[in-house]
Amino acid sequence: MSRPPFPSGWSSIPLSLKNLTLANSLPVGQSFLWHRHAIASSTPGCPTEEFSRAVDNPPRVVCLRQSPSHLYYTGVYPNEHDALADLRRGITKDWVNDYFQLKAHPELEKMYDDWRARDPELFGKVEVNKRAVGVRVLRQDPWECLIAFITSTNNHIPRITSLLHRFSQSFSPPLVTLHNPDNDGETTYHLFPTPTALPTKLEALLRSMGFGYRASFIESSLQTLEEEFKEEIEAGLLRWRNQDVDTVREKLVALKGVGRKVADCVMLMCMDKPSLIPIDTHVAAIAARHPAFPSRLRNKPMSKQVYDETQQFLLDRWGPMGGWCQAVMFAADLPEPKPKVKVVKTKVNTSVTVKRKLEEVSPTLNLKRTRSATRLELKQTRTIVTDEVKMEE
DNA sequence: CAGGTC
DNA sequence: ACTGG
Repeated sequence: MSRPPFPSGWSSIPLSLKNLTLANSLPVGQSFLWHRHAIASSTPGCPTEEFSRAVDNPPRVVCLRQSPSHLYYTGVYPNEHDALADLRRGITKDWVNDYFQLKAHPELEKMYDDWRARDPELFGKVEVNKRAVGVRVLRQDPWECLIAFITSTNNHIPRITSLLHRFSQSFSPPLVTLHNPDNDGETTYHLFPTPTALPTKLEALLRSMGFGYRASFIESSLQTLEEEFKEEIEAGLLRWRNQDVDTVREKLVALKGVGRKVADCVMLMCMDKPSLIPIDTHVAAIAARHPAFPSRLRNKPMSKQVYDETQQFLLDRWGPMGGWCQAVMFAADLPEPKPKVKVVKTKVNTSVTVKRKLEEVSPTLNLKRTRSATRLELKQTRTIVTDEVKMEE
């Protein structure tokens, strides 16, 4: 089957990059299941890349593109009937407005003005980064978001991404297969699995899939949610949007694998709690850069006390939309995504020299020194790049 | 060592 | 304590 099976047709919304930049909002550690492809035959002034993912109610693939003046969207359906219904009722249009919170928070630039005035020290300095432009907090599905952030603990973003894709492919049937817009192969899309689609003996399966100790957290949390909501977990979690922060936090933290940080992430990103500032190692480091950051909190290991005080410090700086400001700061501080180039390395023996020098400085090498020496050696070989070759498109 | 948690 | 980008 080739693209497009049953597209609802491309539509557009006038929208500036300052109000939303897809590339700065979708792949920055809040949502993990978007596919990203370059567009093969793009002309100047037109979109250069496409983001796409499976979305439910009704099941389809939502594709997004962006130019400096417009956001383009379409739903691609496995059957014609639903595609026509989308066109008639504007289903994907409504979904885009809800997901990016364009109606609830239409003026992102006004928020930036506010944060700049409140916190010239931190925000004012970070916002000049082009990766800080148009960062929006997404309004995500609570069930998916919960599983995603239980999975996130002690994991890199690329690894969280691959685990969640594996999760979707394993427990949700293929929805539709589309040719990639870069003309490089095709992608089979899967909805995020519903709780009822998950098998018994989930923990063992998740462990074999690479979830590690988070496997038991997910199985336990699922069981707890089944006891509370029976077959209606997703609808039950959606209802938490209407309750206050302290009530919801209590319920979230009661789940295995959900502590303060994960609970704050879930509430910020899918429960309409825009003031919440999740404190991870990254945000803690950002806070520590502020001249007014209390010295007694500097270089302290994370604890409930340090968490609360750091969060309060940032809330005082960033105000009632503090969680959104945090999203900007976090996105701008992320390492640049790896460019798709094949790096041809020539290994030169300078690494040996470096290692020997270290040994000379400290003849009694303990384990830690050996490890740092290895890392230094790796860095040294990586800097010697003789050629870069663009990957075949 | 990673958007921490048990 | 799991595990690999």
